[in-house]
Amino acid sequence: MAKTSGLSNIDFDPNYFLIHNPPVLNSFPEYTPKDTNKTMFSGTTTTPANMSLPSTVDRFPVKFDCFSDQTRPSFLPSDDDKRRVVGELDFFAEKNDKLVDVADSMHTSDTGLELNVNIGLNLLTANTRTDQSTMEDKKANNEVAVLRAKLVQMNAENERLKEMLIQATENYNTMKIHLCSLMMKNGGKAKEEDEENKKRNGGIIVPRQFIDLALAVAADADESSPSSPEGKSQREDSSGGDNKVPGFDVDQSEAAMRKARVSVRARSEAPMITDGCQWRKYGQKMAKGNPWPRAYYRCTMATGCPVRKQVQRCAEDRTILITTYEGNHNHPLPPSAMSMASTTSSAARMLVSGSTSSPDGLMNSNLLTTTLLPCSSTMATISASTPFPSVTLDLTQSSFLSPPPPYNVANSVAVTAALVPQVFGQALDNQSKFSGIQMSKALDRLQQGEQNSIADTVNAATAAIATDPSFGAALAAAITSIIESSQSHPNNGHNSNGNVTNTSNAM
DNA sequence: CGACTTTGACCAGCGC
DNA sequence: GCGCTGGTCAAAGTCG
Repeated sequence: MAKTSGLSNIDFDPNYFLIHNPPVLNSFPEYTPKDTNKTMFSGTTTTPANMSLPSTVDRFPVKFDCFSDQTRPSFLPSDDDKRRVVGELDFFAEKNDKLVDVADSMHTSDTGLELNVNIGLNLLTANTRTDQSTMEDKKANNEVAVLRAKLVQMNAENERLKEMLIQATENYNTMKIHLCSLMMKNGGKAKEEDEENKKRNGGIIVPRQFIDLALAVAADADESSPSSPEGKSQREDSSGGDNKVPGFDVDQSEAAMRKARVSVRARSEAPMITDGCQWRKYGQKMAKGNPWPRAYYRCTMATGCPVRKQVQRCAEDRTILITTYEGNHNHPLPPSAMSMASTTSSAARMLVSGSTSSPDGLMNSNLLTTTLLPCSSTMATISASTPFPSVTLDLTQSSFLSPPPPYNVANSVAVTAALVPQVFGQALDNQSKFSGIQMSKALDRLQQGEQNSIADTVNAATAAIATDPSFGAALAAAITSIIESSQSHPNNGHNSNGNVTNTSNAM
């Protein structure tokens, strides 16, 4: 994770603003002249403590308090005041205790801000029209000043958030470049270095599904060297098993593709997600460390189709269905099955080749996007397992807060929340028909990590895409563009430490 | 009756 | 060598 010097935790951690409510985004729309006092007060108190605000803003809470005094006898105990203020301040963030304290101290302070307090008292005790109009003028002036200050503050904060977003994007690009270099380094090795590669892969603690293909490719390059238990199916495929497609001549990369694994995490109560393909269950086992059985399916849409999938519920959260696709279909797919069933080749090919310049690159990008559609409930994660580091597109709130175990690994790069706005932003540029406001709101809620709204958010996004297929294509193009640009600009971003784990973990 | 599911058996790799 | 584990097979059962 690249460092940003001189900034607070919020600045340091790009995820912070995704997990905690960005004050600007939240507070600004709330403002209406009617509840000027309350909103402004809230806006002020949600400002990060490290931000230097204009003096007008600093005084503002006291001003608010003065208006409160209009409706509240001054002899009321201060504790009562505190309770009221806290209650109102609690409207936004949970981590503004310090700010609340500051506000309270300002409220009860008798120094520094006393002038404004006295003004408020004068307002209470003023009887003449002249005094009232004067105070109203002052009040209006103060409001204008405060509004301006808030505008400046919000602009500054938006700039800051923009920089954070750019920073996160750069970090992602850096990681991507780093991984690409590793891919080229590893992929360009000749057979004699295969053993070394296997050793290197074996030394990295990665989930089995990520290890699998790496070892599968190694085994493809050198079939005489057994790799892992998971390499067994690969051996079957390449050694003329019953799944081998006659005449299916493949090179090494395509052999890797054939063994590519795409893991899809979906929140679903159904025993299996609907992906449009026909599957026949051929086995079920109890996997170690998971109370839920793992079911094995093979594609029956064509004889000899090598595609298989495993379906298992997440051990930690039984509502999450983990479906792992393996292999490449050897038959045309119905439109309803195109998305999910072909994700194996689309997502994996992109990673295996290190770019999307595969022959079906465009289709792949579309598939990658439309893969979101079949599981309209709350599609969570799509990850492609390749011989090399994987890419994860994660739209779950839980993933924003704490990445699911399979992806919190050294060799994965996550296209996470920080990138999602960029992706959608590009897509919006490409496809202006889509409602930017709608997506913006959805993203806002996503970033706030609202437990209850996450499903609605994803549903809204999914519905929006579903109702506008061209946006799906645009989104796919955006994702492709981002990934490609990150690869075509090796100098984009600073390879400070090249620590993949950090970024991955942070995301 | 065909397609599909269930389930115990089998096989192979791996670690001890 | 043995036990564990993941993956697959195939016979039996089920369903439409």
